[in-house]
Amino acid sequence: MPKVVDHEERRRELAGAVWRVITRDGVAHVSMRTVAAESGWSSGALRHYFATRDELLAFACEQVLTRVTARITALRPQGTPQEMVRALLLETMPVDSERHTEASITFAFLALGLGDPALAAVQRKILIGMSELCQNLTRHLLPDASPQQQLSAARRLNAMVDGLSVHVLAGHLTPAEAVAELDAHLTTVSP
Amino acid sequence: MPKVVDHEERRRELAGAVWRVITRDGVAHVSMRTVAAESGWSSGALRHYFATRDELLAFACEQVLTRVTARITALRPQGTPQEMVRALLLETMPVDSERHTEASITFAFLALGLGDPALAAVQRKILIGMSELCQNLTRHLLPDASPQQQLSAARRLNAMVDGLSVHVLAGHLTPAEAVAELDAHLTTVSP
DNA sequence: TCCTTTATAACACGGCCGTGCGATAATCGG
DNA sequence: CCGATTATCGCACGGCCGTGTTATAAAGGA
Repeated sequence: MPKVVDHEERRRELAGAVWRVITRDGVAHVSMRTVAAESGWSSGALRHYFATRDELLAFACEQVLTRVTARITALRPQGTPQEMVRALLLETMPVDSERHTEASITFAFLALGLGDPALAAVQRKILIGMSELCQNLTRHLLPDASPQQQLSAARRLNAMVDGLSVHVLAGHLTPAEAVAELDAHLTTVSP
Repeated sequence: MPKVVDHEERRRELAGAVWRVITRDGVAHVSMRTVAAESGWSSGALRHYFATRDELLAFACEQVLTRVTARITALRPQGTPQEMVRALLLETMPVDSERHTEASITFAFLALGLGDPALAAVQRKILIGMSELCQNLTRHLLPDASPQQQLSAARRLNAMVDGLSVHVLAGHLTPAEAVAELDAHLTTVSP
């Protein structure tokens, strides 16, 4: 057997290069060449792990979902339900540098997926994951409410989190202001 | 004097071609050539009215802002404050085909502006306009609240509207569901 | 009528893109 | 040691891009 490398590990490394290019120059500057240069590999080597640009982008986006869900499932329940909900949602919002990067990538893909059916599948995964998370959280926040009320509250919570995140990404809110408004919303949901 | 055309009118016509390209193929497919083909003019003619691609994109985006603000200022006050707030906000949300187009363009530019300082200026105009609108609305909804409470409610309303709009654009909510959640949120703001 | 100004067209250049392809290096079973 | 397999490299092709330049048509004032 010849020299063999861990394909998944290498793909994760290359996805990291995609993230750096996106956060530095924007998603429009992501190309096989720029990512190859950013990663330090040749474009031919890059093509061994990602046959097309779309495949590269889709993997880089799914990797964000993987990381966020890993962080969320690693969180141990502690504190009141409200505190727990807050901690979980903050894992998805651009409150620090690392999460800012993840959120900006997610947002960039969301916009990209509006016009590209190939990326819309990944986009859909992320939206559904976030939506189900919100529904689970609302069930804990409002255990005595009707399913319709829970679903409505979950949808509004989901929209609020995404809206606040977008405003932080656009520099229109500071992370602290967004967290404060998340807290304010949570108190209106479950006093 | 030679043959003369109304430059502003022609620019608006060309911005329409930009919109059609964006809604059909996504903002990534907008180029001087594709817009020229969509509009029926030559790329040389296009360049008479927009020297660069960035200028074309920025104008097309500002045109959305112009149209939405024109519709909003044309609205005559009627009904309760809650009904008026609802009517104003619905002008900015993707509740029908025309508004869906406008919202998807705004959203595409929002994502584009994250990595492009030249477009960030237009993006900022839109965000500030929307933010000031929400602050005015909250002042009417909560006339007796403190300025801090009004500002907080305005920020949450702004985030809620944008979050719901994004979810509609992504196909994750229907327009009717988004409107229902907007109404639900408004009742929690001002019972 | 002609001339100046504007509008429109058409093309050329250099650059970046995705991607296909062949050459070379590295590695391990035989 | 050798050959088979994998990894890596670098180039080349065609295509689309933005943009600059030049030529042609149109149109109204002199």
